[in-house]
Amino acid sequence: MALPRAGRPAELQVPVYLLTGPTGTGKSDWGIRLAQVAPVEIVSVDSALVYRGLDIGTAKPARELRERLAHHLIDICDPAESYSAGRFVADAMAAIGAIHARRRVPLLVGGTMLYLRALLKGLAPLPQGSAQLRREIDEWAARSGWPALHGELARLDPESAARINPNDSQRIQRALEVCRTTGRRLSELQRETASPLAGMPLRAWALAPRSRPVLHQRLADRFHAMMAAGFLDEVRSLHRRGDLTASHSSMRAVGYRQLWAHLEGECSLSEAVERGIAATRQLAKRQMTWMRAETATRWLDPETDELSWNRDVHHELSQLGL
RNA sequence: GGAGGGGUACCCAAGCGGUCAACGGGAGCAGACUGUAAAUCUGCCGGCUUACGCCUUCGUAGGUUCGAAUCCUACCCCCUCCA
Repeated sequence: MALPRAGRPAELQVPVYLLTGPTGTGKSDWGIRLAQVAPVEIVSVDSALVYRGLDIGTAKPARELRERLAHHLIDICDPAESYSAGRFVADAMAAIGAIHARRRVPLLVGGTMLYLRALLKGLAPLPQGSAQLRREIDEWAARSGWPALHGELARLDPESAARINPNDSQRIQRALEVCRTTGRRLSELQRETASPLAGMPLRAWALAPRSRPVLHQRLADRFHAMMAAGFLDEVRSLHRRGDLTASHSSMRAVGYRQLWAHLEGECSLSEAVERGIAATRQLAKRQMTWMRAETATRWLDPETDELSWNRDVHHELSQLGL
């Protein structure tokens, strides 16, 4: 029996589980509690948990817990690096493959919705970002303004330009970057998108807070708890490294960005905290916008549904003989 | 007690006779999202309305004026200084 044929059918039977939801609804805790009693391994889907040293402000699960329960994609890069959706897809597929090989079930847990979509729906064969090219484009934009670069994009890739707002600096930059480095249009490349997860059975759940005001209160409480736990010191030590700046992706994360601004003398501490809390609310809101568009996901109530969810998962796992 | 400064929509804040439901910004709500995504961007944002439009707003009460958030009077509150 040839190797590829031996592994393949078994892998196809083992599903991929997904638990998502806005920040602060407890998805990590659900995942951890499940992993303690079921043959699942957690694959983090989170653009901030990947960074080492961003612990308190990201509500990162404790190290000893992670080591015991086999978490994946946490603390995998330095805050000076910039992680990406592309790296995530590659890393997540590697983790899923390894977990399946152990006859266990990967449980994707997290709320970075672009990463999730990239994994489920696929990513076009696009080049990775180039820091140098981005710097050049930024300088160009500083001189001429983003609408002018949008005009340039309209010449190179009219279809993308039509979809991108003239003020959307980041997307204009990316589209131009892709044209420059590949000589092809972003819009054209995007048609070559294929799902890396194709063929694997996926079961998706989302934790949906039942009340917005309650969620907002929880987010504020959690931020204050982070402050009490030494969040500012954590950011201060990142600040003191000297090689990080406000434009590193790691330092643009919610909370870090605002405390960084305070350390730079741009605002008072209490102002930074208020802004950080607002940014957290806005993040949760955007995450919910993604969730609403996702039809194949079953919604759960974070307050009441954990037990029945656990029952369902256990039932399925036992049917699969796991 | 006296001298100044100020009270504008959820918050900050501009306006200082008509072009004002009232510049900006924040918050909020809704949306977009293909390698920066905890990012970036868009729309709405006094009430009613799909819209045209109508109604009620600029501390309170009066007044001047064809017309006031804008001018006058009184009163209430806040801040600074003198006492």
